[in-house]
Amino acid sequence: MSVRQSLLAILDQGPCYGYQLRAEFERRTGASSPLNVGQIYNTLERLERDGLVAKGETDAQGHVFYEITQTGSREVARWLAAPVVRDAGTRDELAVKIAIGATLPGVDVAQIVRIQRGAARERRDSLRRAQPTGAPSEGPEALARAMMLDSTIFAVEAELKWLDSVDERLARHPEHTLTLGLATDRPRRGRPAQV
Amino acid sequence: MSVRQSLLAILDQGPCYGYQLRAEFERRTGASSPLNVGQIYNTLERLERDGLVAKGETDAQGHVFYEITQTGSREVARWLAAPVVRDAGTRDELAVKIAIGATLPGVDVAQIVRIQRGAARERRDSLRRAQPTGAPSEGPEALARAMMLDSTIFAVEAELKWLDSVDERLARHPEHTLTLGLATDRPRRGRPAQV
DNA sequence: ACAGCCATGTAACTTGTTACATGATTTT
DNA sequence: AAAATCATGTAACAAGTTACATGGCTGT
Repeated sequence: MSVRQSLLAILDQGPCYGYQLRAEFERRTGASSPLNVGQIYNTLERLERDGLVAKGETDAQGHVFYEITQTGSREVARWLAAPVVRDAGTRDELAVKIAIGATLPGVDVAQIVRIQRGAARERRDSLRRAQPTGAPSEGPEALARAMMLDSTIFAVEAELKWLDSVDERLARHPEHTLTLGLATDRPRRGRPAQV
Repeated sequence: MSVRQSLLAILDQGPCYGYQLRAEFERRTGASSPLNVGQIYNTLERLERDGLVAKGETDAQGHVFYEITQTGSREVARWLAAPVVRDAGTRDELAVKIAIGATLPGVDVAQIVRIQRGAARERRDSLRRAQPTGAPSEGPEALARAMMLDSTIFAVEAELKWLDSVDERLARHPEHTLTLGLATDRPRRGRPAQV
């Protein structure tokens, strides 16, 4: 719901055509990873299907402009006013992986943690080193890029802190594996699957 | 790629049937949000389609067991050996939202940040308060749950830190809005979309 | 002429997710 | 008898993502 809403918010500023939207999205978010143009057109189709944008005029150069609808504008306002919730739905891939790995007999969780920590440290250092090359170092674009970079760096640092805490927990709690079982209180049916 | 790989890793321990897989996944990850059973069967179908598991025997009680294949086992080993990469692809929804919001004229970014901070603080506090009710407070299950909880808490704390840093950056850099433009060096085609 | 970017679009596919249908068994 | 849980499955959809086809225009 990130690209979709972002494009809609940009369209709330005025009609745009596909390629333009990609450029706007990228300069406003620091262009971390280039957005595949195809996705723009897909998203526009879906936004149109949902009544949030409408296909507008085509100019002399053949640019197909899309404009936001009233419903779309309301949706943008709603998006901006409501906090991003990361409640139930969001399962963190790393956390799930470590949790699962920790419960599997024969799996060296500590090793998994070490590997992840190594990768995270490298990533953190390379992010810290990240000096904008070619891109402007001042102005709104630079601000956006800096904020996006900070976000990633803080996330990696949190990941590293968490990995340390996992090590501590594992040290304090050496028996953490689980064998297959029905995991219900009273296995009425089935057999206790092979152990 | 979290549920899919997790189920595969569990199946690497021995054959399981659908309902059992859900129970295993939940007790191993602390059952933050209950996993819809339908997803298990979907995932099993897809894993079978991809040659990673095979439909095995059906026991007297009618339980349909799935077993992992050699390819599947190799995939599990690969998954556990490789770090989770959060490189290019992963766009953080909050960061994108704030970055976009900051560049939109007429949008009060500071207000967005305030709202998000409030929600994040509430969430952090409620997570800290989270005492496992009913669930065991010892053993592997408790460990898994604690690790998953830590992960979420660290993530929220990082979010709060980032929100503070955003405020600082905005204070130091009051002009951060961008109007629509082609954003290309030389707009050969099209007009400078309405400003 | 040719490489490369601008530009639009289509088709396919991935994972996650929910809603629903169906029936057996078990508890109340 | 009714409600709840166990159990399997199907159908549909969301959002992201990629690959590809097609052309126009531009710079070398």
